[in-house]
Amino acid sequence: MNSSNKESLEIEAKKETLRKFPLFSELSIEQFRKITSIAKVVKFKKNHFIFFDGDLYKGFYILLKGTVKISKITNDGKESVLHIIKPLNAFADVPLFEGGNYPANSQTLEESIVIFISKEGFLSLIKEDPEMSLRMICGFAKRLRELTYKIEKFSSKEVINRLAEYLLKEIKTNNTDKLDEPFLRLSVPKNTIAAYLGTVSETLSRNFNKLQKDEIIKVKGKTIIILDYPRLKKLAV
Amino acid sequence: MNSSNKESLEIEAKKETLRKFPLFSELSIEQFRKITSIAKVVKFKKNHFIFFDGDLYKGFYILLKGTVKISKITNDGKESVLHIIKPLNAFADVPLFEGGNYPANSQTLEESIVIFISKEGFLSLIKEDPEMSLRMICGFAKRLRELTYKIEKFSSKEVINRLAEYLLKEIKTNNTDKLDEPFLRLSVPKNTIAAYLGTVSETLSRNFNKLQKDEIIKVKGKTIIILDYPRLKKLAV
DNA sequence: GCCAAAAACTGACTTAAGTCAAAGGAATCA
DNA sequence: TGATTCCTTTGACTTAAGTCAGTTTTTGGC
Repeated sequence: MNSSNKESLEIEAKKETLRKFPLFSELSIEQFRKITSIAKVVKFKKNHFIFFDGDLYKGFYILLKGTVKISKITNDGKESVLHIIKPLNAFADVPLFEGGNYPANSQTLEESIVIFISKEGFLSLIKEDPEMSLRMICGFAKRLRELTYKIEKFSSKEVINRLAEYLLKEIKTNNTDKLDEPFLRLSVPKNTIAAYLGTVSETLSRNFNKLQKDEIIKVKGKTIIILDYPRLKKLAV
Repeated sequence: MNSSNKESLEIEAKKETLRKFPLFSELSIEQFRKITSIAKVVKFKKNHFIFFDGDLYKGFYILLKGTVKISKITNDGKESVLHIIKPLNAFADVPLFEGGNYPANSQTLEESIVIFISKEGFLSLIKEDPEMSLRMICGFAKRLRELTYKIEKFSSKEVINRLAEYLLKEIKTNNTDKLDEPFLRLSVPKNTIAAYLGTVSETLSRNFNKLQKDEIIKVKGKTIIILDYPRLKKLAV
C-alpha cells in the first residue's frame, strides 16, 4: 500500500470515528466538515508523553485506540493517577473553558491513536453553534457525577473495596460481565493501578492475593478471572 | 413593615443578587426578566433538609445566605460530606443535564436563604438561548478541576495536611488571609468537617490539638486564629 | 534464546488513623 | 436557671496500610 492510499484510509477512519463521539453525533454535514478539517489524527508509541503538567495549552484530545494515563507528581514525589483514559473518551478538555496550561501529565500506556482538536478551531466552532456546548455540558455533568462518586468511595473505603470496584468497572468495559466467568486483561501496569486507587503496589499486590485466597478471583499474569461475581460485587459496595 | 412591602423588597434583593451570579451576569434585560419570573426565593431554618438522596428532581438552587451541606449515607451507615456550599454557589445543578433524581441529601447548617429555579423553566430558557450553556459550562469546568484536585490531595495526604488545606481555604473565603493573624469562625460543626475531610471527629480533634501544640493555630471555641501562616501553608502542600 | 532492566511480590517493621467507651463542655429549651 | 441533649474531647486499643529491603518474576532488546 502506498503512503497516499494509507493516508486517505486514515482520514476516512477518523471521520467515521468522530461521528461516534457523542459531542459530534448530531452535527450538520457542514459543521462536521469543519470539525474534521481541524482535527488531526496522531499515533503514539507506548510510554510516550503527549503533554506535561504545565505545558502551554493547545487543544484537547479524543482517544481512539489504546490507553492513556493522566497523572500528576505530588509534592512528596509520588505519582497520583487521576484518570485512566479508554477509547472514545476526551481528555484535556477542561482547560478549553477554564483557561490555563495543561493541568497534568499525559502518557500512553499502550500504542495509542488520538484525535487532536485545537483550542482555537474548536472554540470558533462552538461560537457559531452554541448548541454544541449543550452537548458538551452533558459530558461534563456526567464526569462531575463520576468524580463525586469517586470521592465518596475514596473517603470511606479500604483498598480491597476500591480494588473490587475497579475490577467490576473493567469487566463491564470489557463486556465480559455477562459470561459465566467474567475476565479481564490488565492493559495497565499494576503500579499505575495502585496509584489510581490511591495506594502503593505492595498493598495492591497483597489485596490481589487476598481476593485470590478467598477464591473470588484467579490471577494468571495479566489476565484476571472472576470466580465469584456476587462476592466481588458485595466487596465493591 | 407590612407584608406586601417586605415581599417587594425581597424580590428586589433577589433580582439584585441573581445579577451577581456568573451564570446570569450577561443576560439581556428580556432574558433576565424570564429568569427572575421563574426563580423563587426560599428561607430555611437551621438543620432543615432541602431535599433527600433519591427525591424526584425538580430543579436546582443558588445559595444566597447561610451554609448548606451536601452529603450521602454510605453503605456502612456513615455520612460522607461531598460539598459544603457557601453563598453564591449553585447546587443540585448536575441533574439538569444528567437526568435522574437528586443524587444526595441537602441540609442547611445555619439559617439559609436560597433561590430555587425549576428544571423546566431553566431548560426552556437555555433552549431559547444556548449561549447560556456556554457560561454554565465554564462553571462546570471549574468544578471539575476542583474535584480532580481534591481527589489528588485525598489519595496522598494525611488528615493533618487536609485539615491545613481546609483552614487555608476558609480564611481565604473569609478574607482574613491578609491580616497579621488570620482567623476564621467555623460555620460548620466539627463532625461535619471531619466527614468532609474523610475522617472522623476523634481524629480531627487530635489533629486540631497537634496544630495547637505546635503553635500553628489557636482554637477558641468556634474561632480559630492562625499564629503561623507559613507553617500552615507548608503543611497544606 | 539469553541477558539486563523493569515490574511484581514477600516479609518484617512502623505508624496513622479508626473503634469503642467514657467524660467534659456547650447549646437549647422549658 | 437548670436540665437534657448534643457536640467535642480524651484514653486505650486495634488494624489497615505505608516503608524498607530483599527476592522472584516478567519483559523487552539484542
